[in-house]
Amino acid sequence: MVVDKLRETELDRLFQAFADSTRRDIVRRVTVGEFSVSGLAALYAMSFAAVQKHVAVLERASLVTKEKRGREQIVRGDHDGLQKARRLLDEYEHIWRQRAARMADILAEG
Amino acid sequence: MVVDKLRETELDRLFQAFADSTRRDIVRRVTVGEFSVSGLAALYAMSFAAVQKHVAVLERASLVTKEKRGREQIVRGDHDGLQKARRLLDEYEHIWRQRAARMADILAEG
DNA sequence: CTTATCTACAACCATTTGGTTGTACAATAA
DNA sequence: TTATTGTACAACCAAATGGTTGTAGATAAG
Repeated sequence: MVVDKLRETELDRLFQAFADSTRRDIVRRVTVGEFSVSGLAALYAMSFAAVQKHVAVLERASLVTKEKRGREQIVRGDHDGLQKARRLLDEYEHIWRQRAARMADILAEG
Repeated sequence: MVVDKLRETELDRLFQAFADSTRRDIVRRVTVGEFSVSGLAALYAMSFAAVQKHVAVLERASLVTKEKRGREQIVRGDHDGLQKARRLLDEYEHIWRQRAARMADILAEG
């Protein structure tokens, strides 16, 4: 089978990135507006370094990008990761609907 | 704020459950057909107990259900978890589109 | 120049995760 | 009845995760 190992680890990272409420909140915020890493850090009851790590996780998952501006690092939402995650769940939804259709057919035949 | 702690841990579990390729594969399989836990275990290069744990993770995330049939435990796909995950990502997509629309407005004004 | 701010990164720690083996028990098959 | 099969669960282990503090380097402000 081999199932495309690269894409699999990409998806691992994506969903892992979503699996934390602080990171989900960061994604929402940086999609709406502009935040530096320290600007984000000010929002949560944890250290700067902890937030920095969360941002790094999101970056590896293509859910945010960072861009240096002066001494600050501006974090912005990246549509790429979100799209990929949605695509996978849509795939699952499709499989589900096919199954539902098959079951309807069986009932109609019966 | 308080952001509904219950729903947040629910989402933590959901995305954590998706963050493993074996578990994603199990979800696909049990959505299409019927599998016992040992039937699933036969598919992967890991112990029965490991697969059993994966199924437990999926069950806690409302992505599968188990039903006892004789001495077997039948695993089936559960649409509930999938729907919730999709709903969250759709929310994010919506936020993204609003942002895009805002940016278009600004360009139109300017 | 000196000080304050923003970031990066290492080292450390506790807990969780993803795997293992082993034991026990219920249900089926011989 | 006895053996086999399917499951559950505990105990254990290595690695990853989510947090901390501390140090150091750029950049901006006084």
